[in-house]
Amino acid sequence: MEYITIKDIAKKLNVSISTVSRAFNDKYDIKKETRELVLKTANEMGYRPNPIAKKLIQKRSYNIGIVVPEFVNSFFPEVIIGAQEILHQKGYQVLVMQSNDSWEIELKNVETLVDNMVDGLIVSLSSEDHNNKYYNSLIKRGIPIVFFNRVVDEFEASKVLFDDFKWALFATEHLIIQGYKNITHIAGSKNLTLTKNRIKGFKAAHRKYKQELGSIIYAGFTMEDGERVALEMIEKEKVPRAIFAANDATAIGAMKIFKEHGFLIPDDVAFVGFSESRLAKNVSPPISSVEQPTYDIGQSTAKLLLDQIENKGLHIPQTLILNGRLNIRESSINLKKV
Amino acid sequence: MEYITIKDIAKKLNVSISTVSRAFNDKYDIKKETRELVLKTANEMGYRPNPIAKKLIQKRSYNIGIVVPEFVNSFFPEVIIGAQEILHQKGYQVLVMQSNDSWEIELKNVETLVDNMVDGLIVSLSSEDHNNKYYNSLIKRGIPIVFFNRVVDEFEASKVLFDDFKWALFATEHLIIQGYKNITHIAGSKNLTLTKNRIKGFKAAHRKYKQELGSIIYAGFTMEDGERVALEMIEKEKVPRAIFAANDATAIGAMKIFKEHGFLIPDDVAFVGFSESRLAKNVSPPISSVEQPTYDIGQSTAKLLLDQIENKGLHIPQTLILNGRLNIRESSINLKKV
DNA sequence: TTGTATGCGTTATCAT
DNA sequence: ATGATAACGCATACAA
Repeated sequence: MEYITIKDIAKKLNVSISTVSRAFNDKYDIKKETRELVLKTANEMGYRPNPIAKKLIQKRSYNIGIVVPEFVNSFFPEVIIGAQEILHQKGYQVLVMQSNDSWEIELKNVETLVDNMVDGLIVSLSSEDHNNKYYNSLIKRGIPIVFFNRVVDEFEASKVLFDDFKWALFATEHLIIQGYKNITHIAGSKNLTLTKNRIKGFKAAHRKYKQELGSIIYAGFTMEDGERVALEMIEKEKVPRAIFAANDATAIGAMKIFKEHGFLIPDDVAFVGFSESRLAKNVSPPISSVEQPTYDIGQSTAKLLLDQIENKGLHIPQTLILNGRLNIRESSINLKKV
Repeated sequence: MEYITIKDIAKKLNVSISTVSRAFNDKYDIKKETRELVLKTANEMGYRPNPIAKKLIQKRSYNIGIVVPEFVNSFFPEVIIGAQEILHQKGYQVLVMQSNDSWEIELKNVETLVDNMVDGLIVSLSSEDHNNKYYNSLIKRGIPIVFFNRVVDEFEASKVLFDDFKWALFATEHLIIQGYKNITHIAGSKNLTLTKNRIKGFKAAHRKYKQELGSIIYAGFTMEDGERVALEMIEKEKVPRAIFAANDATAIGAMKIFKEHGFLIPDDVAFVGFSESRLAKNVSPPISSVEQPTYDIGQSTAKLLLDQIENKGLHIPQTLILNGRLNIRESSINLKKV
């Protein structure tokens, strides 16, 4: 692979490389004609500026790195698309890396991105076990970074969040109002703030209605996690009247197992999920779910990052909390209610 | 952001930068002790080699770029995860870019990746309208590249494919054997080879059973596309007895509309989808679907790419055609069949 | 075994 | 308005 460089163009036109360079960088200290001539012949020669060299000297890339724990569920892809839209408008390219929910890979991903001098980072954590010192050092080094969805409170960086407490409360409240007692919460990964907040909301709803608190089971975010938990409930004969799940995927997995074992939804076990995946509307019965504004989350994250990049010193970290809504469907409606 | 360089280490240890450089590059022309000393102090100083500078001089990055048209459906994410697994093992980092099914963005993505000197590319095309000359020039320049899923026949590059013809034939055959006449094919984007091949398979099945060919409707790959097409069918009173859809998403979208209009699945309209999305098992009724080996596709693609990178001159482009299977579920089973 | 010097492709700082 | 030259951080051919 041979690359054409400004040197080649300079040679061909009998000018200096600085003249060629100037032609590309829109400075005014160059004659219009020479500029156009350079641009024209560069184009003819198939010249492409080498961003690597540019990065080396300028220490910036017009690339933005996005790191997410996974992208099999539609939540993260939708966020990414939202962010991408804003960033493309401003001339940034978006590089995506996924960590498979592994902190080790996440670290490598972020380091790769930073080493490659992305102008900024958008990150959703794989877990909150080991990250703190590392991310704090990144922030201290002045690397623009915005966290979303899965965050750690202490980070002095901008964050885009969803009000997990509030919406977990609403979701649980909905189940309580439907008349269900004995509600179980299938929670996500133990070490995430969002998991803690959803649990808090779950508890708060019970307090509000002076209802006895049901059990809380830590599972994860996959369909298989839901299936596993449901099987355990059936085996231990501890099947609750209603389930508030951390996730549509876990809800659907659990629901599937219950159906296979002859339970009726919602007549025997009612369900509310979280995240409004594309599955929610289409499973049987359609499942109630808390809808997060994925696209907005992406856009807001990108905007905060751009602000931080463009106003380096002046930027003050902000935390944005976006609103959602509860889509109520068949899986949670109590028809036998008096 | 101040970076620590080999210069700093050299100064601190009173050695030359080449000694420091050598310490990191595992050549034998350095004394063990100095090497260890350098490594140790480098570590203490928090030194991180600058991959940008390395790329500039070595013209390689140990990065692999993956470009896909979208990643909202689970097909592409699963492929990416498969590829990533192989590539990580060999020390490569994976950069993902998505084109939103736009050729313009796809081009920018690939250029960004190439300009950043990825060692190789894995690409699934957004469409086949404009790409040909560009990709051919890339291939001619010797940039390792493997295409999968959505390809153009003429490219002289390795490809990992699914036998769309065969499996479209099987899927259609299944519907015919169930006794359905008047089968419609909801096809994907018109200009894709996979669309053409699935149509061919659809037709071939009809020929094989000497059954009159039903209609073929070009739609797309989203749930909304399916909904739109179904609505049209109902409005024009041209509802077929069975539908073979290009995609689970379109199938599910269409199915939803039919159900809303009082049609029974499969009693009034039967369905077979494609791609075995995570939805297939969980919608109501569960939908029959052609399952593609997503994970394998990713792994095979990565392996072909690595072979190409490691045996530059010697590599011969190959086309791998992977096998799938038809998961038969309630949506297509004809109970009234004699 | 180590140091010196050159170059990768650019931009930036001087001159001219 | 243009040219010469020094960086950017690293690897490497050559010299010592």
